[in-house]
Amino acid sequence: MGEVRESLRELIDCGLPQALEVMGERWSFMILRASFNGLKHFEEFLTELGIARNILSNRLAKLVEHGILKREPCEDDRRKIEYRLTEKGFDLLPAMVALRQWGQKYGSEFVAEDPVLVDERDRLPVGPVSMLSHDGRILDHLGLNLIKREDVGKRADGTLAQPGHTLETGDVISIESALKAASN
Amino acid sequence: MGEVRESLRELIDCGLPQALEVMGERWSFMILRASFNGLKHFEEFLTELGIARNILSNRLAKLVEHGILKREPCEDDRRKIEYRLTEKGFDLLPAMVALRQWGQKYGSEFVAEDPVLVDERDRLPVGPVSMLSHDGRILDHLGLNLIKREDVGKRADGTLAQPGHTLETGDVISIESALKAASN
DNA sequence: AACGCAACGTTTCGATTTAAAACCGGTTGC
DNA sequence: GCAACCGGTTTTAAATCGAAACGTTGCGTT
Repeated sequence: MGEVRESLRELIDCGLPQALEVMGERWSFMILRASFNGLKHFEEFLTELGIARNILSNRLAKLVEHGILKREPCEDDRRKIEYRLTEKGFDLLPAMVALRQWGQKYGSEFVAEDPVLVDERDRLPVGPVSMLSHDGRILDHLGLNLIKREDVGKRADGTLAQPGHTLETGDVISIESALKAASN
Repeated sequence: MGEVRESLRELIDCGLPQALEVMGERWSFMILRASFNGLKHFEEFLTELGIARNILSNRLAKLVEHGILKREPCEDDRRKIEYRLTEKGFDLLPAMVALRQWGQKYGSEFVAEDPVLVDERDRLPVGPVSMLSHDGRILDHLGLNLIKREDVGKRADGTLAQPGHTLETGDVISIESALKAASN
């Protein structure tokens, strides 16, 4: 049972509480989505989301405070203020899209979503947000494991695995595409 | 007014609100994480998470109600009840891991996380949760676009893109791995 | 059977958060 | 100048959260 207690404390020491501090609050994800959808102004969020005025004000301030949105006065109309996603905000996209896909998969209603999130290049819908191994296999929960830090890389057969190429944006990740790319 | 209602409906008609209905509440993600970490019993969650008794009771009931956890009496001690993740619950993993990675990336403190989430096969840490194109490229927000449903597949040059192989768990997604697999 | 205790959950009540509506102060267009 | 607009604050009521006490059922011991 000692090890259980050990792992208990570790539960708190991960990025999740950090993330939830901002994004765990009601409306945060909806504002993020609206923002990604191109909404920029206070009144737009207000009417589109159906959120209370004071809450919206509070959330926007908090999102700006955490560097997820940036707040800048509008050039052409100085009454207006623009709220735009920062890089840090864009980095929340995988989480948001994953949540959305989950909701869509299990949602009670079939919603033919529109607008659709597509790959810029061929304008085809994006695939499911995925967890990848270091060498690029798609993992599900059966392919995952939670181990002590010191045991990282120690395989069952005793051999030591070596980390490979670090995946980056634009990497090709399907056999077909890889072969095509290689034959060029 | 008609157009406002139009776009309002569009914002709401996606999986996000569905997902947020359960997972948007405080503690839901923390419970999910604890659950994935192997915790099963009421008192375990209670002491590990530091959540109030009534709230925990309420959340567990709600998670069960939504089919994310299943509630079954313990065999060897009928006072106890086991809360375990369902398939639907496991499907939330990409979202949870994505959130966690984001929190870790931008969190104020460097937390050498332990336990570590690794690939079952080689016990090396998983890569970043990623958005993939239909043919397996890793996309970031610059490679994404939000378009009308009717414009799906219509590229700028007028040619029509065809959907390719649908990605599945276990698919190889890096050039190196793909070539190695193909040469075997 | 009787006792104490463990596991899970509910109730109660005060504190915090959320929401609806009114109000406020710059800015713009006329 | 002045009405309308935009972003934001205040006020007040409702919903939610949290700590602690209380209930219920099952276990283990005597």
